[in-house]
Amino acid sequence: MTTSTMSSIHKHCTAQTTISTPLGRLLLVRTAKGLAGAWFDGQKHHPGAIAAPETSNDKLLQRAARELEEFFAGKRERFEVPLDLQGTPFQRSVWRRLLRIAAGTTRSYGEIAKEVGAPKAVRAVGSAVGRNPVTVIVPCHRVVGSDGSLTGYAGGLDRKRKLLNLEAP
Amino acid sequence: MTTSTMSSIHKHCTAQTTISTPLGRLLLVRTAKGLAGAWFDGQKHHPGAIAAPETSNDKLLQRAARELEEFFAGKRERFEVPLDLQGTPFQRSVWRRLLRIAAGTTRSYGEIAKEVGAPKAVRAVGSAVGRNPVTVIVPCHRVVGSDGSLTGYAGGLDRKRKLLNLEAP
DNA sequence: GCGCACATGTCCGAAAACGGCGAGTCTTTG
DNA sequence: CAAAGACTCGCCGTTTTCGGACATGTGCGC
Repeated sequence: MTTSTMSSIHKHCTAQTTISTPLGRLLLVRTAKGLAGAWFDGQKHHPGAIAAPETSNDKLLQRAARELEEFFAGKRERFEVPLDLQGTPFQRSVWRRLLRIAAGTTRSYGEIAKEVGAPKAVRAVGSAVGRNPVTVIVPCHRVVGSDGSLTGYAGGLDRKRKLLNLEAP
Repeated sequence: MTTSTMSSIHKHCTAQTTISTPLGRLLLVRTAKGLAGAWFDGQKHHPGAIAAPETSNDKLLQRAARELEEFFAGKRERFEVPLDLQGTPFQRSVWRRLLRIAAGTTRSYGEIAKEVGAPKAVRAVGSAVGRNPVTVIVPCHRVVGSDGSLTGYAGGLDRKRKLLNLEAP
């Protein structure tokens, strides 16, 4: 478990806080530029301990928390808090594409692959989606298998199911 | 969602029309070679929507319609419109055999099985008969159980009864 | 650099399920 | 006693389902 993927998040983050949601506790981390991380407790690729001051007074983190609260209450479909997604160019192009999937709809890994201009990089897309640093807000849960099956989710398939259920039209 | 068995009918058909008969509306479909399909509304294995122009001017379809009209009026026992039966070799051998059953007579599934050289393929014959693509004209309704019982009919046993009644000597 | 692990998708073959049956028992009735 | 059901089981082509083997691009750790 000590893989310590070292996503470079550790370096630039300036503040962190933990909120609670219907799906469990969620760690929020920010950099100078925006929200950089959101992980459920025990979720895959969780960065572990972050060397940044914990605070409940950070404006941007407060905003993220509020939007998430509204989202889980069913009163919000799009997030507006500024993001600072850190990753390889390929990953960022995938994550950007995820942001354009409307709530209540889904895409397959293959479709995302086509949309980022690498039609055959399906598994790579899967990897990238799995490394999504800002769960829920970057809606990686809206990506499913080409046959509609829920193939995986860093936070556990149960959370994925519930998220999709929450957004179901 | 619509597993669409794709009977390959969809590919080659060139025209379609719907006529009305004493037994309900009948969809007629043709290919370049001949009449390829005839299904009652809501009948089992109905191909659903066909991607071919609807027309009431097609010579071959008109001829089929006329012969059917004569048949239902009791003025015709044999059909002469050219057929284009699409199916597996086994199915086609069964359907060809059906064409030789004279109106007013019946055969059992077992007899057909013998006649096509597969004496033990009784249930397979049943399946093939049930998939008959050109109902009425290919007289699958003249096949009954070995004890004379009307075992089944894609268009409903009621239609089968009426057809046999109409042909009764 | 190199190799390996993946939140995939597609294809292909094997295996099982599914019928518009029929013949052979076994019961149940008139 | 027949004779008519109820049931079981073997039969076979077709359809559907299932599982394993590919191809394949990226990231990460070494």
